[in-house]
Amino acid sequence: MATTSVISSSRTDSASEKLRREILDGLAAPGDLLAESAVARRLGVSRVPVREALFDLERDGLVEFSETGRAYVKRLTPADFEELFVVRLALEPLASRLATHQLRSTTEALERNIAATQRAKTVQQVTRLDLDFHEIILNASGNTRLLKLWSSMRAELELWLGRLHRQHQFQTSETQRETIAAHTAIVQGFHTQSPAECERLMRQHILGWREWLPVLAENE
Amino acid sequence: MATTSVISSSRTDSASEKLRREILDGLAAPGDLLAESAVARRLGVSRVPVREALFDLERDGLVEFSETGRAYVKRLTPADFEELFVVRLALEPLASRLATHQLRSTTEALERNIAATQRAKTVQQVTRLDLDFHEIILNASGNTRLLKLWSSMRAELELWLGRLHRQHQFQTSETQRETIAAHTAIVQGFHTQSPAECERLMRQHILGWREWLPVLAENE
DNA sequence: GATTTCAAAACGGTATACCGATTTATTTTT
DNA sequence: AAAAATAAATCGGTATACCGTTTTGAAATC
Repeated sequence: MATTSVISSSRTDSASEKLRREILDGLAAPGDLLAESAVARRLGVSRVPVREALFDLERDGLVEFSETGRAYVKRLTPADFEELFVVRLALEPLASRLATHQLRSTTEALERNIAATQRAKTVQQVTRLDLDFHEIILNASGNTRLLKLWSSMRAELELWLGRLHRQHQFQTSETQRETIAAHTAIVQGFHTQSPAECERLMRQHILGWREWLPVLAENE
Repeated sequence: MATTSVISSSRTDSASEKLRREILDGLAAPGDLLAESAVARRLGVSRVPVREALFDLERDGLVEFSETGRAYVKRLTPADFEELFVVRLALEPLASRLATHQLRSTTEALERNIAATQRAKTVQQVTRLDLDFHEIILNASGNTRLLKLWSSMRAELELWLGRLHRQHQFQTSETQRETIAAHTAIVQGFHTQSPAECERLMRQHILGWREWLPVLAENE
């Protein structure tokens, strides 16, 4: 799920992916100007695909445009985090409940994800698998629009978590252990086959996610 | 709110608006090919802004792309309607509850909207004002992402309602009366100043919206 | 007459070029 | 030295052109 990135055929997609990586890996700092010409030169393509890639990244919340049409690496504030939290709390427990219609295949996919998380070596890998876990559930909800809305936030979530980890040097093992514990609880909820229980567990999980907020406020 | 469309300076925006109108007004039938060159000729601009406009419209759910990159006017199925219903049910009652933080200005805006709806002459105007009503609340929620997610569905909702009205020749006065009645109830909920009550009323309103589904299934 | 083959037309992806607007650097003025 | 005016560089918006691919329609084959 989502982890295996297909080799992009179009230059727009490859430009989009490269920029996405640079932003998510923190190589491009928040507020940095992403001028079409400069990026095009650097990536060895013309401005057209870069332009389209920047629009894509704006849609994903990794880039913001000024009034004069210039693209910058997205700046994030604790208020943004709070907003994402509220929206996740609205969408994910719902998706969790809906996903119980596809119990078998979903729990299997989730268990594979947890196993992969146990094998993860870096914080980045844990983060990606964490988001994959949630995406599996959104996908299993069967509601393509619910999935699309969530997907439109995914990159931004990854951006948050990435910046967080860079600032605080969390130990991989600890992040890993907490993630696995929380996700395992959710999968066990799926085994009970109760939609209401699945929904409740996901709500609890998201509520826990919010507790990062104070950590963010520190570094503001 | 949203009704007053600013004169677009860029050709991308003006192309986007013209195409949007054509699709929403039913001049372009579902499944129609929107070839870049043809559209560009017709609108008197080059392919570049048309291309970008098509991407915008895809984001808004009015256009879909084939695997080979061709753009078509979006086709809709009852399943799409059902999905939108589920998502609205997740977002709008929540927004309604959050909007109670800005009670005064919100209720005023909503009342102005209802007054405008009473003055509306066509079904199209009623539809637009109906969606504006909801957008006012999403906006008043103060959560920009919640608003953004809802906005990404707005065009598609308008598309649905437009196709519905064209197929069934609803009487404007009846649609108008029902809309005003439902919205007035919600505004009165806002006057009670109870977040829970606002949330409940909006949930009821959205649940009522779903009852169009059988009507759609007929014409499938 | 139906099916396959093939050539012409149309299409989308992208490089390049042009232009007015914005930004930045330099010079002039106070 | 600070501020204002101006010149140079850069930028984004968009038209045009080129190319490989897809689609379409006609010709050939069965």
